[in-house]
Amino acid sequence: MFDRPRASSRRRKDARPRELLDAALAVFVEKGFAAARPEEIALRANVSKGTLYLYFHSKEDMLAALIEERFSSRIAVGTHDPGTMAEPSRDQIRRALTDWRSTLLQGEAGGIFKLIFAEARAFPALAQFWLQEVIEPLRRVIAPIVARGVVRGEFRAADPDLVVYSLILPVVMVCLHRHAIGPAAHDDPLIDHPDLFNRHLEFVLEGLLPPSHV
Amino acid sequence: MFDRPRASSRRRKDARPRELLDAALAVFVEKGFAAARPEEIALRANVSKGTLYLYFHSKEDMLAALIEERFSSRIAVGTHDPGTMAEPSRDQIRRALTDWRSTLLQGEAGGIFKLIFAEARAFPALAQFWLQEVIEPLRRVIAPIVARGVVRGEFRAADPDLVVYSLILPVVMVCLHRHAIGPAAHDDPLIDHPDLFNRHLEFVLEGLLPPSHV
Amino acid sequence: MFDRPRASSRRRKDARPRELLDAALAVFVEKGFAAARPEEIALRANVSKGTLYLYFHSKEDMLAALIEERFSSRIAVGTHDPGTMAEPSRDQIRRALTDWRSTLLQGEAGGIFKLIFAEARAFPALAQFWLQEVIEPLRRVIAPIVARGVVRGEFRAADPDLVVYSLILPVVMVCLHRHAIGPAAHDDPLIDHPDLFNRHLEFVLEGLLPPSHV
Amino acid sequence: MFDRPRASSRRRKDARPRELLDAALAVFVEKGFAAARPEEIALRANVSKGTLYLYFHSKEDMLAALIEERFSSRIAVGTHDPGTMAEPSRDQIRRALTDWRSTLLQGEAGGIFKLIFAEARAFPALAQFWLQEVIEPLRRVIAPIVARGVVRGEFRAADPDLVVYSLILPVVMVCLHRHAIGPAAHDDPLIDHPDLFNRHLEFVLEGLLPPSHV
DNA sequence: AATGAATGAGGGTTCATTCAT
DNA sequence: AATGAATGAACCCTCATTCAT
Repeated sequence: MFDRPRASSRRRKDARPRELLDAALAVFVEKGFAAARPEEIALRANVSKGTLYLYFHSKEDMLAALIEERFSSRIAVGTHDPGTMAEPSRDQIRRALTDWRSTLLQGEAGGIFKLIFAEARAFPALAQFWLQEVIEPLRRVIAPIVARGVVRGEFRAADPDLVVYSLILPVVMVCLHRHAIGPAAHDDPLIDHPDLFNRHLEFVLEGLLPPSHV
Repeated sequence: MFDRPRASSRRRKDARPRELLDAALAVFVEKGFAAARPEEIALRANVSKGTLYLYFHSKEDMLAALIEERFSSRIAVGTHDPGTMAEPSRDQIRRALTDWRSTLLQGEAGGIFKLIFAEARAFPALAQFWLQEVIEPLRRVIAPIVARGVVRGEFRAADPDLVVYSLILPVVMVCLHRHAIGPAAHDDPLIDHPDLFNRHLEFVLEGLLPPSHV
Repeated sequence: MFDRPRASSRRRKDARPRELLDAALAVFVEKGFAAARPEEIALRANVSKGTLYLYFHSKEDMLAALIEERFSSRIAVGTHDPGTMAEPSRDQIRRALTDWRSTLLQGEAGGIFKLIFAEARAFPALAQFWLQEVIEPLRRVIAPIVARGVVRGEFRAADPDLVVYSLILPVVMVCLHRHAIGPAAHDDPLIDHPDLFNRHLEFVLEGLLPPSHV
Repeated sequence: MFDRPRASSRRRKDARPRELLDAALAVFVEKGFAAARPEEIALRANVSKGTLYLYFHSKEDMLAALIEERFSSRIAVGTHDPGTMAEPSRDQIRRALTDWRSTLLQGEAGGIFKLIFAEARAFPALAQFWLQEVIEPLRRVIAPIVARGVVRGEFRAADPDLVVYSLILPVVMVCLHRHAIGPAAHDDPLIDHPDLFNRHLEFVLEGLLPPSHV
């Protein structure tokens, strides 16, 4: 029902949906898909329950629309500007990840991550989105820089994919924490940690220095 | 042999709560709490719907029982044996984390992690459990080893807490992937990556070496 | 004619609680509270199961609403018009009780009485209603007339409260019979007895005459 | 199911049922038939839930057994000893009703009355029992005495049936009150009234005196 | 386009009854 | 005879969805 490729007939109109989808995302993130009540989504969008169904066929359809239309811009790494060849590899990595972080912080990335992990089993489209639109682009952007850094002697020998994961997975976890653990706990060390992102980035980059560097 | 009379029904009775909670955990992890239907839990435990309510007050009570009685043993890091003082700090870290990994792989840790992140907002007890029984024990075990390693000159200067997070968060992510993304996607690079755990561990440990080491 | 737009649905909306409570009362009286199924109440009100819960929180809430909003007007004795002082006391009693009988016969008094006695232990509000809104008002209206009749020499000496009970309790019983025994038995002598009310009233009033009357 | 005349096969054994039926009656009276749970009946009889079903086929069967075997002895008026012809009619009435009152007070008459009125519509056997075993015997005993008293000039002219009702219905109401209203209200004027029975009896008997008596 | 009253399938839970011991 | 764990139909109620206005 969800994965069938009948994309164009899914949505009904085009004027209102933005506020509706924003409201839907907020409620999905907060309550989870199953516990999210259309009435609450409507309330947050300041429309009536019935209006939702003028724009979407079902609650599930709202999630599908979110995935198709709203997620990518909020959590994908941007197309990478490789910079000049002369630029140190670590600066390129810094730049790519800092850009990504900006995207994450601007939007509701943490919430989307939380939603993805919570609902991926029920809605495989979420799992596919995660792998194809988040993980894979990051790997495609960062792994080559790492590989080139190793070749150039800027980094010690290391599996580029592994480095990508060591770089991004803690970032993802922090996003998850912010939306899953933070609102429920009084003090979440991962959120409270000041500037965890940059310090983690620097820690990994420093660990990549070749052993012989002065 | 003694109490053969009633033995089997007794054994049944005593074992029931465990069987039911195992089934409940499996369904909660797979469907999420809100979408988990008691009937399916019962089905998995090979009992009827009504039997659940002989042992638990409600679906929510099953989750509470899981948190209180079953989670800790499955995902907490063990009490750490500090080993001899002479032992290199990196070996101590290896041992602690390898123990933890064993616990994770034996049990349903990944599922529990997924459940925690999916339901923490609805059930703050899950968030507290996560911080107090997972994050905090790991920090208490590993951070001191890192700190001592720095003092001893085995490691370069680094914030011990940060190192802990860089070590464990990717592991947690892999667990999450295994239960959230893996079952829904055809190939999850994080799961398919052979021995990701060890290679990540070695990558971080190597990155901790002091710059001057030969 | 003005607000014809939405008029019918409005009227529907406003009339709904009354219709639902009427249906609820009928089913509660017929089946008892515990055996009354919301679905049957809905059926009698020509609405669906779910509609009940747009207007009432729960089945119990329907009973509470009945007690608070609908009972008094149907079974309480009216405020008594004392008439002229010159009017014989027995005429005053006749008038008060005849008024009460009208109220009883108009409404579903018998059913309400039956419900009260059947459910008073489970819902003490019913017992309180009975004493405060039925018994006590009747006593307050009739006992003073009896007392004055005794003083005036119209009646022989008698405990006014006792006279009240001797007057009204058989009437209550007849109401109970009409809703509890009558529908289940082929011939209930208390219902079949023609004009039992008036004849009982006259019997008691005649018994109140002072012994010396000619 | 209930009214079919297959009496003999209904009950299963004969040793235990007395305690079970006593417990069943108590719970039926307190909670009503529908809300009465077999488990609570079993608890009061100090047996297990399953034991009930060794003696009765169903909860309904317990009620049927109560009606058939236990009710009559507890609430029916005894066979009337007419006494000597010389005895005044009012003394005969006094004796008959005082006997009845003893029966009522000894047993759980009020509870049985309450049960009858609450459940008569669902179980017509209760209505039939009420008319045939309670109302009719009372009428058969008392009405002839009244009629003879009128003939003899001991009483003024009155419809004997009407006198019977005026005599017994308030008594029935008091019994109902004691089990329906009393336990739920703090002060029930009908229960608190001292010796209401006798005073009502005397009030009616006095009202029966012929007008000319000195 | 927008509403919100209405719907009814399906949710979690209870409870009269059964049955292995 | 007695138990009480187990059953599953049926309960009360919710909520995603529809539709008359």
